[in-house]
Amino acid sequence: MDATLTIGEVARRAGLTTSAIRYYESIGVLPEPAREHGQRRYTDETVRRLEIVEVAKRAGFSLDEARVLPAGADDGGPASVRLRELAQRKLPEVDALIRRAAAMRAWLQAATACDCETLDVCALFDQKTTPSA
Amino acid sequence: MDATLTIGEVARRAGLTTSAIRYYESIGVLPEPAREHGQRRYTDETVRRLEIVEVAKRAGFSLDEARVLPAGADDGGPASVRLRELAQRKLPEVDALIRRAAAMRAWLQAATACDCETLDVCALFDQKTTPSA
DNA sequence: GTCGGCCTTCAAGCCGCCTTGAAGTCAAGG
DNA sequence: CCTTGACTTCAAGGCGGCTTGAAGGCCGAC
Repeated sequence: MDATLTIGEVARRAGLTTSAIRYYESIGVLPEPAREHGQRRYTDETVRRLEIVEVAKRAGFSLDEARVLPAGADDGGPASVRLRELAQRKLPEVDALIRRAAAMRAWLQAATACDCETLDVCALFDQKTTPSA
Repeated sequence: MDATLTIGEVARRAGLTTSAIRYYESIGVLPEPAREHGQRRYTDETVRRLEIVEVAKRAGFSLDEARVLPAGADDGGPASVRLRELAQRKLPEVDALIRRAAAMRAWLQAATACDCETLDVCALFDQKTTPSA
């Protein structure tokens, strides 16, 4: 096996563009791949890595944070330890996001019932009413 | 009254920087103010406007959207109508944000219990498990 | 041999929301 | 008179995550 894939094939399988993949490499999210005739050659493992990165991104991690994730168990202990740490650091952030979004929703809901002639006199725009920062 | 404020005083009262205020003017969020000796002079109304813009931003509106808000009842009907329209357009966006954040939270919560040796074999990183886009 | 298609590099551009910096003007105060 | 401090302008920079473009290389098919 070890089916060597071109960057185009990896892009197709991972649902990314080739330039995004090169970008990931440039910022260290992907390691430098082997080359043939100057062209990058990847394996299925790369596709899996990209899947992992995608899921991590959706879970709220930046590419910078995602970078440390998919590396083998070599540095910094087993993968699950790093994942748990990252997740625990991220949880309060997401909780804050949720609270903020809920406050935004409540405010918007109230705004759909606004009847003020001008916003200058609208209590919705007083500081206490504001969705918290 | 009509206490004319310098840009610095407005900035202090509104909790912004002077450059931010000039920027707001440049993109049309604030109208061009009167000038004395070449310097901008504002009234309390401007401070109120900035308050409104701040609240709108926190509620999820972009500066571009906030721009249309505080103008008087002159164009596009009374302020409350424009506000209600904006709020109704924004609500589904915020709902989507809330759903997404909840999915992220659930995923992260699960991740804090991950025990996999490598992430390659971790079901958390399979596409079905992913927090929806 | 030349065409199409894929690959390569490096640089620059884009989004929203400002910030930072350089260089200049103006009024008040010691 | 000179400094101090607040103001002015315009241009450029910075974040994150890429995209877009220019200019070129290499391979297989016709």
